[in-house]
Amino acid sequence: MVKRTSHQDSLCGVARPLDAIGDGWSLLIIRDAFDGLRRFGEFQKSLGLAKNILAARLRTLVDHGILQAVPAADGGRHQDYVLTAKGRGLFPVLVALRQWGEDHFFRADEPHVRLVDKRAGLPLRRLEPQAHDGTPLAPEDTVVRFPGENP
Amino acid sequence: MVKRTSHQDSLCGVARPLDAIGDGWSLLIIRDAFDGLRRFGEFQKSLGLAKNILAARLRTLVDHGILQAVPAADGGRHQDYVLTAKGRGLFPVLVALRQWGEDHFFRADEPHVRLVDKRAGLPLRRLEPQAHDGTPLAPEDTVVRFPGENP
DNA sequence: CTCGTATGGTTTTAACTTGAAACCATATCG
DNA sequence: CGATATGGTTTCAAGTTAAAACCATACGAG
Repeated sequence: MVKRTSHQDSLCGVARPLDAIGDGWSLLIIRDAFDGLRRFGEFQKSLGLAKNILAARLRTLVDHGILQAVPAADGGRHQDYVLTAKGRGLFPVLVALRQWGEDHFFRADEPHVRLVDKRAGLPLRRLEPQAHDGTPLAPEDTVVRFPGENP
Repeated sequence: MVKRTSHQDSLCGVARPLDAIGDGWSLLIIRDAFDGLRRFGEFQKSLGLAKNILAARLRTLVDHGILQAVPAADGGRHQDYVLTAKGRGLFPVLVALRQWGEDHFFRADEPHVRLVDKRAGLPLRRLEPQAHDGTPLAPEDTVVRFPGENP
C-alpha cells in the first residue's frame, strides 16, 4: 500500500488543496478559527473531536501554512492557532460551501446557524460565478483550458 | 471505535456537507462531472484512483443525491453518473476552491489548468462575499448567529 | 507547601478506510 | 473461438481515525 494519495502534482487548482483540507474536520477547524477560536481546548470543545485527531489536523494545517502557531495571547506556555493570509483566503470557499449546505442539507423549516453581515444583521448575498465582465456564468458557460492550450 | 464521525446533526451549513464531500476524491469526481465525464472508466482514467475507491465514492455521492445513476448514453448495460441539481449547486464551491488553490498552491510562474468563460476565453472574476446590498464583506465584517438568537 | 483540577497535548490500541491487485461477468472485435 | 475492453466486486495489507488512558505543566485553594 502507500499513503493517502497526494494531489500535489496535479496541475488543477481544485486538486492540490485537497491534501490540506480534503477531510472531515479541517474546514470546521478553519470555520471556527474565522469565528475567533484560537486555543486547542476551544477547538476541541466546539468540535467534539478526539484530541489526537485535533492535534494532527492542527499540525497539517500549520504545515500547509493555513494556520500559524503563535505564543498564547494570555501569556501561557502553550500556543494559539490563528489563520494566516492563506487561511483567510478560504473565506469565499466557506461561504460557498455554507450556502450550498444550507440549501441542500436542511429542510425548509429547519433552523440552522446563519452567517450575517455584522452591520445590517442580514445574510450574505448568494455567491455567483461571473465572467470577467460581470456576466453571471453557469457551469455550461465555462470550460477548462489545459496549460499550453491556445484558445 | 466507531465509524467516521458524522456531521448530520450539526446545525451548521458548513458541517453537514462534509459527510458527503469531505474527503480527498469526491470534489474531483464532481469537478470531472462538470467537465462532462459520465462513465466509470472515464473517471478512473482521469483521476487514477483505485476502482474500488471510485465505486465507493460514486455510491456515496449517489446516496447523497449529488450524482444520479442513469442508463448509459451509448445504450450499454452499465450506468452513467450525472450531476443532479444538488450536484450542480456545487459550482460556486468549486470555483471558490479553484481560485484559492491557484492563488496559494502554485508558484507564480507555474502553469495550471484554467477555468475560462466559454465565450470570451477569459478567467472568471474573483468570487467576493458581499452583504445583501452588494457591499464587499471581509471575514471580520460577518458573525455567526445561532438559531433562536435575536439580533 | 501540597493537593486537586484545568489545560494541552502524546501514546496506545482497536476498528475502519484506503489502495493495489486479483478476480469476474458481460460485451465487443477479429 | 479467443483476445481484449468495460464495469465492477473481492481480498488483503497498510494507513488512518477514534476513544481512552496517560503525562507534564500551571494554577488556586487550603
